[in-house]
Amino acid sequence: MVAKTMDQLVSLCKRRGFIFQNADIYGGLQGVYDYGPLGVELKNNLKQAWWRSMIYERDDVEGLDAAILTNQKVLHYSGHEDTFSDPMVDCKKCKGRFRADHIDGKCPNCGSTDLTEPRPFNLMFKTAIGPVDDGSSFGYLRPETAQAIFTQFKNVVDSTSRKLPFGIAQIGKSFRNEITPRNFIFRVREFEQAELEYFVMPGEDEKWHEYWKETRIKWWEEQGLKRENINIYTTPKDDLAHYAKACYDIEYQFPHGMEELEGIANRTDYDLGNHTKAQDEMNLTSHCHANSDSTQKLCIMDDNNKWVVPFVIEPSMGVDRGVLAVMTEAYTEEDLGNGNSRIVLKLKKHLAPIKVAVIPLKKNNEQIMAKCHEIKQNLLKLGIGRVALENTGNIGKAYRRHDEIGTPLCLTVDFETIENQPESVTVRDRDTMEQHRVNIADLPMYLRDYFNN
RNA sequence: GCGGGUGUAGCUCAAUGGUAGAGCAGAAGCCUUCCAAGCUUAUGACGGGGGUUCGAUUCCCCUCACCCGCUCCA
Repeated sequence: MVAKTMDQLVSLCKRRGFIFQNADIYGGLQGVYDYGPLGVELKNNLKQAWWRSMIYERDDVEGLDAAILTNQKVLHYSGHEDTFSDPMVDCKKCKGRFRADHIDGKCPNCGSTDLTEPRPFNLMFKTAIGPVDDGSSFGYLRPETAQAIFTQFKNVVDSTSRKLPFGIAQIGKSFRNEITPRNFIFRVREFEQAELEYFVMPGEDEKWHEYWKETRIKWWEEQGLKRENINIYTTPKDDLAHYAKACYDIEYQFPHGMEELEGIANRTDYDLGNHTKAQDEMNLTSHCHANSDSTQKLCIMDDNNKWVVPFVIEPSMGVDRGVLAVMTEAYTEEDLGNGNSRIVLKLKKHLAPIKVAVIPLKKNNEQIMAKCHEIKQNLLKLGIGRVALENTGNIGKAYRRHDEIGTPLCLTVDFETIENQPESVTVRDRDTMEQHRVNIADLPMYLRDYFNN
């Protein structure tokens, strides 16, 4: 395996249709990317794996799909309006930029007092709601999916009869007006999060924090990331986000460095406390905004008929970062000898955009092509995912192409298929390049076995 | 947003103050073709705008995007 760079990944992503720059034909839009034909499959597969592990395989988590447009009050009481909207000043001498409330008229870098006026620097996207854009009616694009989980907490509890501990999971887009989008899809302005808010009894939070750290590391390994490329970073107290008591970062060795892939935060009772009414009766441990607008008590009854505001453990994954991580890990360049080499995307098979490619040995042979179509249609019924009919007409190129996009299996229809009985095809393995013949009648069983373990 | 760098076909690169070449990929076709074979055909670019100039891809300015630092955290 050779060193992989971000450039190699970006090139592959564009060449093969995984990820494109948004508005490419107009010069792009900073920090915004689009997922192409293969990228959308890969991303969906990753999200599906997450959803499956969080909800289907557990008995204590419910799903949610909330709106992106967010009531201003939600982000007022959540603390985002305060912390995501910082007045900044620039030092005219050394060009440094600092939060106005962190310095007292003097540049902490060079000591100069020649500073610009504080300018608002809003990290949230604000948008007019309704036909009149006079500033009187606006909302935000959510800066995190988490808030809707908190604001819908009562509705979910009431409709599902949940008791602690339990969680609410959500996957969806979030938006942050990042100062500097950078590193391909790593830091972007429109991104997708997969978040679980796991509600626990106060006092049990630290135990669950550890539990989720271990659970999530294991999941990432199941997505193909090697443990040696994963680092667990414990955020120092001083650097914690406004809502967190403690935080682990699952970091991954990206091409540009060891950086955060997922944050696992102990959000305490800060969020439900902020959004609940009757805060005085809730024995909150967090410093919350006094809330005069909420109409619901965001708490549950404990065994002693006392109101308890649960603590929250939040594993929050960047879906786009996950896509980048699994691609980084999977990208492999192999020397085949004799000056030949190939690029192979060694994705876990459940993540592969295309599960099986059906390839004609010779595309201008009607019988072979007809058989390819027939096989493809039959394999689709297995529900194993996307089956593609490859039509490049050159068998070697087809194999290389599918190596590069990570297709685990290639089925080739050759002259033996149409001339001999029983009908058979060759099955080629992406990683070993080995192939063997399988009778067409046995394919359903063969493929189910292959993709189900 | 600041400082530095970059910007030529889908990808990787080349050349040039006189309107650009290649390899690979992609499209159509031929071929009983199993690891990027060959042949034929058609297609394709100077990020965008302005300026200097007889003429700009080349020089200058602005802008957009990307990369490296500051910052940020999914």
